[in-house]
Amino acid sequence: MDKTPAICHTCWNKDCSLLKHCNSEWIDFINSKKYAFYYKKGQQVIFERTPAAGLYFIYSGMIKIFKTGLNGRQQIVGFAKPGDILGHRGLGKELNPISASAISDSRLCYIDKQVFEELLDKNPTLTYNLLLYCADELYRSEILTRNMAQLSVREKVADALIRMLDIFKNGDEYSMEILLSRQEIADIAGTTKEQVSKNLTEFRKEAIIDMNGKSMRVVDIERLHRISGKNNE
Amino acid sequence: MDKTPAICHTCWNKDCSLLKHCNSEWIDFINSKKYAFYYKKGQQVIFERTPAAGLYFIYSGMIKIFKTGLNGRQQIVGFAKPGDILGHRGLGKELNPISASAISDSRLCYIDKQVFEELLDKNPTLTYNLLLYCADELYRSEILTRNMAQLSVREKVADALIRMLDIFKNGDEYSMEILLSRQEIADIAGTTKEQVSKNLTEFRKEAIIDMNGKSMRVVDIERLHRISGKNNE
DNA sequence: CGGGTCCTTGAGCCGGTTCAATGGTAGTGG
DNA sequence: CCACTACCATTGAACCGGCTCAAGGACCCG
Repeated sequence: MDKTPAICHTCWNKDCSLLKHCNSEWIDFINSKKYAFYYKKGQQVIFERTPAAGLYFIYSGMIKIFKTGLNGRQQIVGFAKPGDILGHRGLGKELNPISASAISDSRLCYIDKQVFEELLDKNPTLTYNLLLYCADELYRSEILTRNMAQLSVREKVADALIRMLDIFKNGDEYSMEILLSRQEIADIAGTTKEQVSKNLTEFRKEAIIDMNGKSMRVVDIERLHRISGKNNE
Repeated sequence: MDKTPAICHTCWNKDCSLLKHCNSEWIDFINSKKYAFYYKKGQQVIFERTPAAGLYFIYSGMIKIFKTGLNGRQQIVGFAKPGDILGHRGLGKELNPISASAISDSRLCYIDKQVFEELLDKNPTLTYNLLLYCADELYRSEILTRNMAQLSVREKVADALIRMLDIFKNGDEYSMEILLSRQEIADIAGTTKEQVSKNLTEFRKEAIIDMNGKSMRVVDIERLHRISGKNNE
């Protein structure tokens, strides 16, 4: 599906957070102003502290959003999947506050910040919905802050699995293809790769999850929720 | 100043995040629809998981914003001071995602959610600026998430002091009246009250801060920044 | 003056990080 | 097709930071 020509009117993605709130006239405008970008797995899309130039809308693929800390350690603060927006954190700012990298081959639609601001100016519904989108991300982020501050490692790993399931699940609600290394899972959970390893084998021994190779199935989601302290709300 | 009648047109607070973006006509409308609420120090303003009924605009005083975790432990995720907005996290949601309490006697202007949504609908500039406000809070929150996940206790206490200075400073840039207990500072830093105590006396011995009673002066802000790893951006 | 609450400080314990060694797996080139 | 290499995952051992618990002190309020 990555090969489809990028014509907004015929875009297969009805969840696009941009088009969803635009009428036919604006979709024409967007179509004439947008660019299609392709990123390979592992390629970085947004670089912290570089000029915030525009916004991205995920057409296909998976993006991880992270902040860099001391000695280059990363903290993954969220993901973006098809339909999601990237780069809106840079609105009203000179520089990008966060980084983002592709975790699978991805195709993104790009719009210059200036053009997007024109869209916002002319299209209050879009602005309002972006506000709701942002408020919801703030909500998730503040939960994450609390979890990082208060949970034990076992609890944080359980919480990370629940978050990952939400993003990576394929077909069956409780199965996923893990596209991340142990280190990256550690960067979600806020711990070390060794602790992730240890806790995952623990979970497997307790029949909470089931793994082979890169694929994982959550056997006992209720248990996982109980371990993470139901702290995902 | 808490005794001033609450007439929006003559409001002393030119930083009010609501009025700032409204013309005279809308200010009339707001004035006719708003309520003035008074809260005593310690009184809770917003309760997590109760219906999100409206928005508050801080007229005077100081509010702490926090999420509740396991066994009632709190994580303070931010503050609101005069001019700031409270309750916008509930936009697009049924229930309040966070709690908020007054940390000093406060006066708040309140507007029903429904009325506020009407304002947003009719006033795109307001919506746009609230979006920027929200994006900035998201930015701060994601930094906080990383800091909770990665910093040592000493670093987190230094970071908490810098945050507190931003809110509590009075007159001289580096002095503040601490309105919080050690437990509350711990709830900002993401540690225990004992650790806060220990690290504060350490900082005092190292001549980084100076304390007597409830007032604190940061002597060596540069050092404090270095300790926190300049991790506030 | 007495009681309560908060702050400080020390001691001991536990969880989590760090370090290191081993095992697995995938990719590359002969 | 196999062997070599390099990277990643797993597991164990040891160390250390931070939490818990407890006692003593300071301050405030009735």
